[in-house]
Amino acid sequence: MKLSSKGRYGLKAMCELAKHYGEGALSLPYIAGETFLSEKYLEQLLSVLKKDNLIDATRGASGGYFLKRPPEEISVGEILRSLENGLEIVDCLSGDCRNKATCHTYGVWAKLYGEINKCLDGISLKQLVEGD
Amino acid sequence: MKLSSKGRYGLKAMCELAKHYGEGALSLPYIAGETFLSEKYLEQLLSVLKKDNLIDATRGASGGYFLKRPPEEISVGEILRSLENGLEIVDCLSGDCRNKATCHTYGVWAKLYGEINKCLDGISLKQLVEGD
DNA sequence: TTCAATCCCTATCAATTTCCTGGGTATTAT
DNA sequence: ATAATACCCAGGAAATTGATAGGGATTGAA
Repeated sequence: MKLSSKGRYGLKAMCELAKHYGEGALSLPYIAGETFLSEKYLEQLLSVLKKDNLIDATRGASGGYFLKRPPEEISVGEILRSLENGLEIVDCLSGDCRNKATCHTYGVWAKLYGEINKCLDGISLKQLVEGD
Repeated sequence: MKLSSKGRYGLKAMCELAKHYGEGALSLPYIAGETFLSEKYLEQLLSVLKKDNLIDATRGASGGYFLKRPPEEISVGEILRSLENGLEIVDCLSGDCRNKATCHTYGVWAKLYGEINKCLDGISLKQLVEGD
């Protein structure tokens, strides 16, 4: 049960954006440089985050990416759910599991899913970059 | 971030063993029938659980598998750590991450790892099969 | 108005991991 | 002896992931 590198790298990129919140947009090449990622790969991560309304971008010369909300209002949970396409630990949590009632293990997954989200939703981007 | 089917299926098999705890050994074909798994695949899962001392087996005719400890003394956490080869959500938790100190995200993974284990260690096999 | 910088879209490929199957061996109760 | 059982190891199909590539659309600024 591993987090994908999409999640790990994407969160780093979000930290970078948080560090410079309020200073205008950061270009893709700049963020790539700071995070040691290829521009092309990073681009894909940012496009997911944008689709989920966590960041926004301006095109054209001197454009770039920026957080859509202040760092204290964005939780790590939101970011990872976006990048990982949900944090459901097993499929029956997302789809409709037809035998929730009789399944011995369903309750475990549901409880764990709750704990994971609670934990991650309790950490804001701001906390992260301030090392608090 | 998904649990592998090793974890899901293996836990089901453990539930089956728990249901019949104290009644002697259950054969591989029997457990496979109850869990709807192929014997060969299930065999591999059970061998992992055995290596990690959660179950034991007797060979020869009328042999089979059985829990090494009573169901109330075996936690779901132990079982999943065995089957999943640890529940470390990112690699830097298991190996030695050389820049723990400066990494913004390390703290997130450490905290989450703790919560996951705490949650799963708090559920016993007995609770599971008794639907409690 | 042109041009360069930038974001945007989509296809593809290589590597890894996961899931599962199969064949053969060792052990033991009956 | 024989049949039922666990044990071991090898390999391969399928899915996922990580990463690269090329070209298109938009826009600020010279």
